[in-house]
Amino acid sequence: MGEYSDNTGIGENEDLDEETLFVVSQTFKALGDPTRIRILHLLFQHEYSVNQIAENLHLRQSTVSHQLRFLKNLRLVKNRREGTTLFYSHDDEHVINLLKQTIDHAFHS
Amino acid sequence: MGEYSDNTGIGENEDLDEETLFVVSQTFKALGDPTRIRILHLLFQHEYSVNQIAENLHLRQSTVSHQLRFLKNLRLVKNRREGTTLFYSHDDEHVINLLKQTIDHAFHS
DNA sequence: TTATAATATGAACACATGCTAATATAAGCA
DNA sequence: TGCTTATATTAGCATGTGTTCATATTATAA
Repeated sequence: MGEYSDNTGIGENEDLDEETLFVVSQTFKALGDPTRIRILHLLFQHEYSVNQIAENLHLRQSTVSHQLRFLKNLRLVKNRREGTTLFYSHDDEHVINLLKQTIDHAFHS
Repeated sequence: MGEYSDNTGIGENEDLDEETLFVVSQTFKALGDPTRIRILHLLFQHEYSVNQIAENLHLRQSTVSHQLRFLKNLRLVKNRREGTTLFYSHDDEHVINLLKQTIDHAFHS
């Protein structure tokens, strides 16, 4: 078999450098926790405040805040301040699409 | 903005039932480890034996075997026996595509 | 059967992860 | 200023995860 014989044009045989490997694993790790999935899934629709997320998903404020910091560090969500309230929304279309695809795939199987 | 106004047709507002949540998080968890990513990435090309994988990626035979069992439990890889040798290959196009997409995205950014 | 090669398994360990309670910070208002 | 609301942070704990060494299993061949 010849090298580089694939047809999709999507990163087939490129060697995985350390940085890419790190980014990719971090990305999937972010999506590998049920709580974070539920938060991101909620944010599919529109922005929510921290407390709104906590109420909606029956989680502690502290838990939500921690996970939002995690997601924000990876630039998967952003926020907007209004007085003392912070509204969070998603901030990475690619990752949101990964999640949508996978939910869809799991749901219809 | 009206409800259900999205254009992708991909699972927007469906409620996340426990089972879907579990499957999705398991799937991403599988892709959330550098070693498993490297193994799956190697298997993009073609099948490899356990020892071949270990040599290629500079991992212990035991480590590779453990991770392959993990991936096999999730039906992300399959194997084929030839004498005492087991050849592993990927077995989930959807997940492989997720990985390809994400590597591609991370690599060209 | 015995020996050998390839792979799988089990136990132990270090480390990472996620949640919680308590507290701190920040912004708005009386 | 002091009070309230909303969010962030810190430390601690329990659980999960990935690797390793040692050993077991499986299949083949002499």
